[in-house]
Amino acid sequence: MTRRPGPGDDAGRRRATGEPTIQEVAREAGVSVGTVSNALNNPQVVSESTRERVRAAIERTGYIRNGAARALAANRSDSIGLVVPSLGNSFFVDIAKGALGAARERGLAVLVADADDDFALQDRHLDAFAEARAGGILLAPMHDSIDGISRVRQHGRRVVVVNYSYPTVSCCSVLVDDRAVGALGVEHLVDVGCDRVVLVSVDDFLQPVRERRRGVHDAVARLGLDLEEIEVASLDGDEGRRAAHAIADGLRATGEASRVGVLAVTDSLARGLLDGFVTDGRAAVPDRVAVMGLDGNSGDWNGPISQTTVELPGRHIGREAMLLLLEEIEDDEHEHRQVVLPPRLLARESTVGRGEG
Amino acid sequence: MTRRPGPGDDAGRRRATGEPTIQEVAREAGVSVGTVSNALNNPQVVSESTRERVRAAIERTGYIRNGAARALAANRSDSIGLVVPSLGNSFFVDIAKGALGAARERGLAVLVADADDDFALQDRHLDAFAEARAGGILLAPMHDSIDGISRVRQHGRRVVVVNYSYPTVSCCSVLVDDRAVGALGVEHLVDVGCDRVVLVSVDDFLQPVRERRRGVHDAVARLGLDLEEIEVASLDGDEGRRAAHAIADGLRATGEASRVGVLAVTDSLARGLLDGFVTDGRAAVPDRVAVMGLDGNSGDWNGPISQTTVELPGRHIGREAMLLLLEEIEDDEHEHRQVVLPPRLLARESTVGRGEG
DNA sequence: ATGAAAGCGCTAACAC
DNA sequence: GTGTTAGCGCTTTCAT
Repeated sequence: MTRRPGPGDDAGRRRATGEPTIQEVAREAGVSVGTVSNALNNPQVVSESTRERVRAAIERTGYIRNGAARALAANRSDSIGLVVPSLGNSFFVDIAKGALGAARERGLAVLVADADDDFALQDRHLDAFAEARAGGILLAPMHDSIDGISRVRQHGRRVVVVNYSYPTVSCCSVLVDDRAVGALGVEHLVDVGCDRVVLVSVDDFLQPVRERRRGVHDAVARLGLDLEEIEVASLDGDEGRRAAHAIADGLRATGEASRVGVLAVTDSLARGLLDGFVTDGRAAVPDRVAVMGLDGNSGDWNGPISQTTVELPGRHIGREAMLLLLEEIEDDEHEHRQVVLPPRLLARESTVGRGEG
Repeated sequence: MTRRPGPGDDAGRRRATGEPTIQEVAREAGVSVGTVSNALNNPQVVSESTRERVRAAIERTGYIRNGAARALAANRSDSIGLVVPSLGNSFFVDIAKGALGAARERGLAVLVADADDDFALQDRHLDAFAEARAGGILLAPMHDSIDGISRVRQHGRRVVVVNYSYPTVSCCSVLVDDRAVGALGVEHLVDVGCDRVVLVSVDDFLQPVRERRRGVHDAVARLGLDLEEIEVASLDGDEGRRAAHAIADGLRATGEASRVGVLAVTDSLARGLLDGFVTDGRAAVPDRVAVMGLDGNSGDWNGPISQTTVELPGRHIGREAMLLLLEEIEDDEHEHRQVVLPPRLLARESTVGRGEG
């Protein structure tokens, strides 16, 4: 039978969780709860001696503040949520690192949620942060859909978008210049003497992929090159491998003497291609075929030879995004901005050979 | 001037945050708050039509549950906290992925906190999860100190330790057999024909490093080999590079003809060593010097040649740890256990040369 | 400098 | 099946 609280009942306690509350600390220290609260949150208004007694009482009772009660009473939460498609992609880890660093300088905690490349999970995380009344949200979307974002923004949550740009939504966003990524790739391949470029890509429902492709197209047109496109079913390594075999077979068939440049839209695809060319012995890299990836994902770098890629400024993006978010939270005059950061070429063995990188 | 609530005051509201509450939803739907709560948490006890009206009211008002109030009233939180030293280390990303997967099957959210290799920050995160009354905590410690763990455990938080083992603390832990890691390295170097082994390590205040070193010692003794040890100041690549130069100089001086095996306690160190040997042209790898790392950290793999390393079962560790945590949370009869998982050798170019990997 | 007390938005009894 | 209501542990007035 559950005891109901009544007059004379000791503080009307109902549960026996054993977790000391601010009440117990107050009793232990012989002060009121308000004073304990102040000792914790506004030490300057509490006398030295009282502060010390409270400290001791906290120590003795093993008290730990209840974040839920705090957040409820104060109607705020000082943690920032970050939702990324996958921590397996080093780009997002870099973004997280950048955001973490910027938040740390302000004493804010960042909670990272990994959507495991699952769109529904991404939205669940978004909702969870909204329910937790997170101070703000950083989102690296996996989709053109803005339903999730709108929902939480309507609710007053500040969100800044990372690695994506929604023309129809007014919000801050920070992204890399993905067209420049594509252009950088094409230009590099030309620099190393390729007169033909093959782009290996996937269905471009993802904005970054779409933009990189667009950048490749533009650069190829500008430089008056031939472009051949191969669309593979997924970013899986085996897909790249198969594509490599196809390219190598074509090479053998035509007996071409020139060097062909292969641009993989991601490093995982490049990794697969290198396996197909080098490990399977189908073509000499980089002599016959120069291969490079376009997303600097270090998780895929341990192929047969080191991979040329385009380095994305992940940390910078994360940092910038966090700064925008903080500005949006603190400044009522805030106006939404879009920050676009440049990529950088990282030339390595798969295009320039050993010893030149 | 702040209005004080009084009789006749509409629900005694004090703030004008605009965030709809369960009260508003109830009014909108023409039902009581209890019914809204039930519609949300115990749909089966609410009639179909009422449920629908509540749903519509939620839709109309844009209501999002207040997690703080929920957690406070229900005295629970269903999210699990994971504290890792750094997401820059792919080992911890793998652990996170494993934990995430296991939690997802149970419908639990995992919040990841990155301590940025800062011990104080690790403890801050631990405290933050304790304040948030996280359902449980997974911790990959960076230190032998158990103060942080004891504090939160005293408070009833369940914590299982990952990649560390505290003989003096009774709690569940999941780790890799780091002695086997060291032994695997030595055995592999012997397999590829090394008759001398050099271990490049750092000050071993970190348990995994200490254990790997111990494993190396044991294996070397068992196989009757010579072991030379070089202690570098940090895991920084430049340190490895310098060590490589020293080793190469020694090789030249003695004019040794045999193959020497270099064991780097981490892949980042191995990466630096390879730069020192290969990029700087000081010694032929793997012909003269076979190099390998011991922690399978893929972030450091894009050296001049692909790196042999020891693969750590990160995902498996994360999954196992989460299962232990859930068991500890749900089962009162739970007894603490330690799970030790085996590593696996990953032979690549830096020890076996091209084409054999 | 300290105390008293009113809620924060919700859940979980319980009454109907 | 639905309504009522007492807290959950804290912050924040306001009085003292």
